[in-house]
Amino acid sequence: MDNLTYSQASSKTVGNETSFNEESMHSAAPSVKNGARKQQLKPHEVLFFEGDKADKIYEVISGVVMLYKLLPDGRRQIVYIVREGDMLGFSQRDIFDCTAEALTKTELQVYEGRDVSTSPLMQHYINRCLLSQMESLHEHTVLLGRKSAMERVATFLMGLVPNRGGVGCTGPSKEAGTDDRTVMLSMTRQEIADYLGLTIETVSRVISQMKRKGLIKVEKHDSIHILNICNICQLTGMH
Amino acid sequence: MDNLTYSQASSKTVGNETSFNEESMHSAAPSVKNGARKQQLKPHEVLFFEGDKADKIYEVISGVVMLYKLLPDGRRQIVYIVREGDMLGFSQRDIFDCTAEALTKTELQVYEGRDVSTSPLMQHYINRCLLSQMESLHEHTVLLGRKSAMERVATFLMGLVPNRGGVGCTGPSKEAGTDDRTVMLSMTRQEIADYLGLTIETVSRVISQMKRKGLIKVEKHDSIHILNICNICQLTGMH
DNA sequence: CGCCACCTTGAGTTTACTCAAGTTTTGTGG
DNA sequence: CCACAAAACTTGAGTAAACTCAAGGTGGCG
Repeated sequence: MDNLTYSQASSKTVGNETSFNEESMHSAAPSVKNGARKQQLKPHEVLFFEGDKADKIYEVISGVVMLYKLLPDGRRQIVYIVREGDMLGFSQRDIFDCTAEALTKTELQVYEGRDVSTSPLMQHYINRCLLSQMESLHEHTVLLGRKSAMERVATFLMGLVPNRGGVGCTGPSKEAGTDDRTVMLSMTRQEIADYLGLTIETVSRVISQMKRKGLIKVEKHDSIHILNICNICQLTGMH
Repeated sequence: MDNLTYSQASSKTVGNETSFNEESMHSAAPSVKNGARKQQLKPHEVLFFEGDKADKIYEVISGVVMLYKLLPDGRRQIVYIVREGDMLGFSQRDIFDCTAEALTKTELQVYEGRDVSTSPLMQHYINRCLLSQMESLHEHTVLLGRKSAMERVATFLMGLVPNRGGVGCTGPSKEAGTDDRTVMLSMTRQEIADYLGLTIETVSRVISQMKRKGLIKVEKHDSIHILNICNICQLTGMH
């Protein structure tokens, strides 16, 4: 039964409620339990393509998945990053509107469409995820429409620091002398660029600029040590 | 009972299903029926502000409402345009994440939060709206992140032409000699700019450029005659 | 008829982009 | 463990798209 439980420490994007899985242990329709199965993805493995028939939805148990759309000339926009506890695969039509590709090694819980539609509990958990995703998309819309390159990268970094910069920002700990943190990007510069609506060179230049100003230390490209979280937060354009 | 019915010809963003109202006539929980009431908005009247307590949701019966967010320095981004048949006021937290302001004279159906949470039918209709809005937001994310000014304005105009340019584009009628249409913007240049992530001057220049190329005719600023819809569609970056 | 809000256009600037070269890191095989 | 190749990243120089600032035009309404 371990395929129906996982850590409750889910991404902030899904709020404080326990995951659907945890609830389902007690009360989900049998059909959901029977249909429940796991799936693994290797880094950069595609889960589904835009236009594929949408008959399943997925919950990320561990790892990170991106949703992106392509324009015919090859321009790519990553529209959402799906983290632990969050879901993907929703569709109002019968086909997926985005491609889903793993950024890291990923473990998913798979739900069949027919099971989803017959489970009120599932509907409710999906609803929570949708509302949370909606708010994130609104925030990201502001980033893409109105923020400078520096503000975009700063906002991106703050998004990797739990409980800071967002709606429930706790601010720097009063007593603690330090306010630092190391974050894993789990994205290449190109992927960050495609998420932030920039080019790879601009992302690189902004990160270098932050490095030169002594705001961050870059460790092996994929890991960034933020020396003072508040300083980065000041650069997001939201303060 | 006319407050529970309206035209089924709702915006494409909400798909082909009948509206919640139509269903609710037959089977919604009494509490919803009792709580149901209408509300009018004048152009540019604010329905709610970002940060207000979120305890109601609304369905647009007629008119157009925009959702926007402001940065502290005054930059504005319109994140969504709510049209007839669509809903607004969803929130995962207890406060609204956007400000809602009428673009035109608007009529709304108001639902109390407690009624919503006890009505499965309502939940279902809300879910439909959420999925539809999500897809629109994904599309808009591509626009903001990757499209040129000309592509953005062309995409915006195509969004005002029903059944064209989007997922279910029917293409130009085979037999018809013309493929034209007049669309009402119901937004100022400044509002269009804040929606498309541009400045008012850039929007104005792009519209002038389209006018000079003979693609459109501008009638009284608020109304645009598209002479050949396919020509505009070609400019969206999606073909 | 005149005012006010909104829109358009021009000139100059800036930010981010493109193109190109060089550097660092990672992964693979000896 | 090292050498090499491939992938990813950084940096520089020049360019272009969109922005800012400023002035003038248009249209709706009292």
